[in-house]
Amino acid sequence: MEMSDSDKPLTSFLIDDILSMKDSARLSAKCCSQKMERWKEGSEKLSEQLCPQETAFDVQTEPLDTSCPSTKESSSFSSTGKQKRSRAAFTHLQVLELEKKFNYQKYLSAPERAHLASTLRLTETQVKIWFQNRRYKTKRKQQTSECKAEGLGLREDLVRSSLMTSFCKAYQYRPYLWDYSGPWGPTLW
DNA sequence: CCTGTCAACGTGAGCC
DNA sequence: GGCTCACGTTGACAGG
Repeated sequence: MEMSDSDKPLTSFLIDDILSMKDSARLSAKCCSQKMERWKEGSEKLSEQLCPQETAFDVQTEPLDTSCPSTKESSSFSSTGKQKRSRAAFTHLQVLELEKKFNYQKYLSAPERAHLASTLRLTETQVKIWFQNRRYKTKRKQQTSECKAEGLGLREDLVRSSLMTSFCKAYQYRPYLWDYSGPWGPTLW
């Protein structure tokens, strides 16, 4: 019995992520434990702040942790007078919520993006870019795992994933045509 | 110092 | 023309 992506809890995605990264030659065991620590920290914070019966996106009472200085834009200047390019590091909680949403749906409509951005105290652009980067990252990861799977006789999975990819591509500019609320994951209106 | 990660940015394309 | 997309690159940052 195969579990669909939408049925999987977030923790299983993170664990999948960790395990797949563990498989890759680039990741050391130390990195894995760091990732586990990150996940643990994030879920602890999340459980402190969110009611277990509700999704984070419906909770308006308690603001998410945005006091972390790492998310603040730095406006320092280099010695040449040029403004330094800043790279905000999102908090664990913000990443956790973004991942959660991403695992639920890969594309956001404008209102959904605005809602998520305000919930996480991020800009809409940050959310948009994060989803773009996340999709690209997922695709690259899938491609590298497909390369590894080539010699392992996983043809059926390859056909299924390529069909899904082409189908998603066909509807890439109609994210609002997807209904993610059904029990079977994304379906087309 | 080197390397990996990742948010931000640039580019070209499709859609309305 | 403005928007979003995929894709590739840049630059800040952290760890070894």
